[in-house]
Amino acid sequence: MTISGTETGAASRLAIHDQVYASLRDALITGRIAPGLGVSLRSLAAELGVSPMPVRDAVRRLAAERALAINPANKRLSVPSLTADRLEQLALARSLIEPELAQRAAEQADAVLISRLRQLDAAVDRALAEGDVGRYMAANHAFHFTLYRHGRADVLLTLADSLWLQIGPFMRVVFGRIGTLGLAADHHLAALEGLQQRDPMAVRRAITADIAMGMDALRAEGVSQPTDAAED
Amino acid sequence: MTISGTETGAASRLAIHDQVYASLRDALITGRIAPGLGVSLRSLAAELGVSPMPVRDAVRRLAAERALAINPANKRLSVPSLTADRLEQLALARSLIEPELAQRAAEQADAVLISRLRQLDAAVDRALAEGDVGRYMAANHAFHFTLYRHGRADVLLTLADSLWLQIGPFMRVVFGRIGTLGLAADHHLAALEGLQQRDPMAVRRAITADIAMGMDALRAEGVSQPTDAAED
DNA sequence: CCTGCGAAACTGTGATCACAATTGGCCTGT
DNA sequence: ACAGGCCAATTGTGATCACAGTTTCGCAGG
Repeated sequence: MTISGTETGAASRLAIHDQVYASLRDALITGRIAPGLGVSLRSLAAELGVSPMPVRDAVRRLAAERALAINPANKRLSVPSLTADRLEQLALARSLIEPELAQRAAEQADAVLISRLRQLDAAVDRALAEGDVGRYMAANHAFHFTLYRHGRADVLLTLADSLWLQIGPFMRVVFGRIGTLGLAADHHLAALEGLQQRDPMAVRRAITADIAMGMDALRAEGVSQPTDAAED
Repeated sequence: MTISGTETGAASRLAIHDQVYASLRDALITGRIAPGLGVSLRSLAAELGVSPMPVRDAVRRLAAERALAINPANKRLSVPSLTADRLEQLALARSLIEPELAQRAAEQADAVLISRLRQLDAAVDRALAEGDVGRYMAANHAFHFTLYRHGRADVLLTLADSLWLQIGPFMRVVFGRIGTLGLAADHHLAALEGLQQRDPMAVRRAITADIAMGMDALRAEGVSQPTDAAED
């Protein structure tokens, strides 16, 4: 919780606002922050033990990535609420961007990548078996983006990043009551198989299926109207 | 580059940092800012006649949208340089996102939209005939996004927004020496025709072709060079 | 004339303060 | 007891200052 103090010494070259960003980002991706919840700069700053300024920077950055919403009238900020329409758009965008990243990554996959992905997939399975939501989210994210990063496609990667940031709160909702998500592991295994066989298109298909399945699960839950107070 | 100095405060309830953002954004989209060029908070602030603080907010926002780059070592910021790889990715991403937006817009098009688009297309042609780069960029952007906005797909629209912000500097380069871009008008007309005929797929194809053509033109110019700290 | 080197200017970052707008709660009037 | 209005607390915004790196430029020494 407490971020290291003013250590301008040797290694910690990370700016405070980046640490705050990383902290909030992680909370969003793993779904720890409830949708529709209002947050304030000063309260976050107090909670993190820093001044409001770096929090302000981090929040603006997240708002630009649509991971946080700013009420145009109030100027007050909150976690975007969940609507079926938003979900459909995120699902579509993911299915357009991420398979491409997966394919590119597969085209230049190496043994190291495959090994790391196997470990991450194992972590996913473990979290799934233990029913640990946060761990599952984090591991699943790590699996996908370790793969995507290998595609060396910075522009596309940034888009995928933003999409996951927006979809995080959704995932938490669906995971709340589903065990059948274990099927996701199958797609991960299919992707790993495709990587091993040097078959980029197979990897692309696996990721496409993985996304489609996750999104179907979300749709099935009917995330249309949860605890909601405002619209965008 | 100058923001409206007259802030008599009648209806302008827009925050300063939003004005700065809009100003920089417009400069980027129309390609008025040279790629690779370094900018600083204080210089921008002095130029716009505001304190560095709102500039800092605007710049962070643009950096989050990848419209500005921040040197990880220096922390100094600059306009992203142009590489062939980046162009290819932007072209691909555009071809994935924008046709979808165009199709959605076409599915709920009305006479008002078509009328506005005709006016904007006329403005494009006029700017093209006059050889006015900035006007062409602005009008072309207005045409596309007036159409896209009508698709009522906020998530996808945001992605397209970011992509145009990144591709702006490219456009300026290519327009610098091309008159053959006049062909773009044909695709605009094809899109308008599709809207009139209530044929969303035709609109999608027209936009796809428009993007492909613009990108081909850019490719043909060979923007490969990472470009040194260029001058305008 | 060229090469080091040190001071000054410039960079982003973060804290603190001031301010206007909004919100929430308490108090008063009916 | 309930409604309406006033006051205090909280909000985001922006300015100003302090600070630590970095860059740049001029000046001295070769």
